[in-house]
Amino acid sequence: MSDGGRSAAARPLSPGGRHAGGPVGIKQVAQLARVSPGTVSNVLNRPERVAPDTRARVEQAIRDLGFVRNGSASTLRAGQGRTIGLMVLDIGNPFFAEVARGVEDECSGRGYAVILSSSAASPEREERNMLMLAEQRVRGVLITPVDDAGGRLDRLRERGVAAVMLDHIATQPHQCAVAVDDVAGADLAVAHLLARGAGTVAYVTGPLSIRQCADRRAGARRALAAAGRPAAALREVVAPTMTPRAGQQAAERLLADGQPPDAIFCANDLLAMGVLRALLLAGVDVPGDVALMGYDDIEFAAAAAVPLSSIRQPMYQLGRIATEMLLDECDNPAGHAHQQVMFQPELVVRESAP
Amino acid sequence: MSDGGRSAAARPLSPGGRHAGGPVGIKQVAQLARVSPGTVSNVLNRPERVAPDTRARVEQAIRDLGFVRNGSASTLRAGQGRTIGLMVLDIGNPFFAEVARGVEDECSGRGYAVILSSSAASPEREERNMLMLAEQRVRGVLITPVDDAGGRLDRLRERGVAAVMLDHIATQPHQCAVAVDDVAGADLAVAHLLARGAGTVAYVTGPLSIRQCADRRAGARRALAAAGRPAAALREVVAPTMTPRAGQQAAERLLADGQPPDAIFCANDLLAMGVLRALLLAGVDVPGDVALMGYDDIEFAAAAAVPLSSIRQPMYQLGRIATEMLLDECDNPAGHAHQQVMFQPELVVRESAP
DNA sequence: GGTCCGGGTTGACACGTTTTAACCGCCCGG
DNA sequence: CCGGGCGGTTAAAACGTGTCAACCCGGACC
Repeated sequence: MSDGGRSAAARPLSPGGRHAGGPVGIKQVAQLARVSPGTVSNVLNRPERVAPDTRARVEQAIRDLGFVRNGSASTLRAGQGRTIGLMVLDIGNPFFAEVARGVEDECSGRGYAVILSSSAASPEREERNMLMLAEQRVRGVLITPVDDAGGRLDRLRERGVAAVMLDHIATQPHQCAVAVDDVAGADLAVAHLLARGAGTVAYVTGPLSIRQCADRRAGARRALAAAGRPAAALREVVAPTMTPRAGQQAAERLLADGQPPDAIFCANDLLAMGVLRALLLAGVDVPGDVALMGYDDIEFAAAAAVPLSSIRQPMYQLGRIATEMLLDECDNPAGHAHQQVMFQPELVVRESAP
Repeated sequence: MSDGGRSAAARPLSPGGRHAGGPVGIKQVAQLARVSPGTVSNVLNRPERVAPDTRARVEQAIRDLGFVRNGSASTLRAGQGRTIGLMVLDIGNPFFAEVARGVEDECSGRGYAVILSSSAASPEREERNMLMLAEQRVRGVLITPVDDAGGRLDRLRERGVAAVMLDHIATQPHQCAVAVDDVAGADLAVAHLLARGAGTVAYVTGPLSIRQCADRRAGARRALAAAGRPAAALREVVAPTMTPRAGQQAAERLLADGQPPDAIFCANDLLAMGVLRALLLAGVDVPGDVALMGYDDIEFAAAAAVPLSSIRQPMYQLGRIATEMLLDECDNPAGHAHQQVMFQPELVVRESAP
């Protein structure tokens, strides 16, 4: 650590364009271009309505002054701006990071800005951050809700804020949602484990208040039922968070607690990586003694100590399509047909459960 | 995929609070609370200056009407809002995802919003997104610049936007920066490889226009020099992007190109995981035939097929501290001493280079 | 020659908030 | 009884842009 200079006091932060003439607004531009402010606004928003030479003059003035339009003023006047909110459960999770990448890419192309917000799976924090998004008068919100968010989203919509649920199923028909069929995915995973002869299966999951965890449990049970096993045959271990660390601890508890299962299905790859670590440390052979499956197929699943079998979700596409739907609704609220897009997940077989 | 209802046309998005009385602004609240708009503003911004009972009345009205302050109007009036910009190279990279988590946590606590922006290591896109941030009148910017950004940041500062460079060294004394010593880190890594007897070392890197890649090369050379080897002894393979896929291809080229080196040092863990994959597929034993080191120590490095030795960086802390510095400057521009914080990285030894 | 037309431009107002100076009633000291 | 603070409140003036009705002017038509 080293201290640098301290020129701040000497040269206080002060607004001013290249020509040091105070903040440059639309009217400074107008003055320089010998034009009225209204015309400058037209150049910015409806260039086709202004004569080519006038436009050129204005554009030159804009460049000369280094003018940048004031987004707050636009938003205030127009009632809505070019900003959307993205609320995820945990940006540190590669699943959401990849979704965010899709969102950002799509927005960047359309001139929208993304306000990132993480609920950290806490309803209070979700609430607080939603308030912040509302204050920012975002045009729309992409949200992976912590719990069922039907009511909250309706309130948003009443305020003129479009919303698309991300990786979450719509509970009402007038909502947009983009999701992947988690029940089917988990069914796929557990069916695969059973097909390769697993007698007992354990489910390592995050809090069941998280829809993804609950749905994947349902899928796991469905697969068991289809194989003629009772739902109770699924041993469950609930980890407090969906991180490798929590997964490792969950697996340690599982191992301490009697006979290990033939197979373990994890609610996501992060948990699975922790579980894998615990198994290997305990000298358990994977997949020899215990087969293991994750969920999400994050990039690192393939590179794990024992490459993880997993359920692939189109993460980047999820982000892009959700954004597309949201912006479509924003640009054309009347003619927008709400729709629920449901992707089908895909089984990816690797060594952890070949 | 399935289509849902289409109630949008029937019930167009229309603003309106719970009482359906048009958009609720400060004056609706004022009216209901039998108070002037100015007083409502005071309740919001300087609660201590307003009498307790008046305040209670106003707060009740705010709740009744479901009023949310209009951030655009605040920002317009105040000239600056409670929003900062975060520009990273790639949000899909766990390094930046973790940094972003730190930034978001710190901001969330202080009531700031984060606008996420990714330059995808492209100067044009960085430029475009910076313009967008400028339009949003962000209070400050956290940026990992694509190339040297000294000039651009100065222009920002002239406009009253504070800036802190993230994972980048300040080139001028009146800039804030938070970084980790990449030269020292790479030195550590390569010195470790040499100490365990590597004769030949290769460096798999991303584009050298990225400072991190260039600095880590410098560190690698420094370690070689310290061991009495010429800089030319470092075989270099440049991957076009810093992803596992690119790393894998780079390693394939390296293997195809004559005798494999005794050790490979990668500019980050993502590349290293790709390299590891290529090595294992080619039947190369790690670390027996080739030792391997990554950089960043992302969470997944420890879980890799052969757990990766790496250089640990305090990613989350990087984000938090940079944000802290930025917000300090925002809240108190005059008394702010610019500083460059440089963290020292840490060698983490695992099986890939024990 | 007058009228009408329409593209181009203008000027003024509205958006919701913050802020400042003024104002009001009140108590206290003179 | 009066003048002056003082805490609390108010009215009005900004902030920078978007919008819209009005306006101007050259040309076409009658």
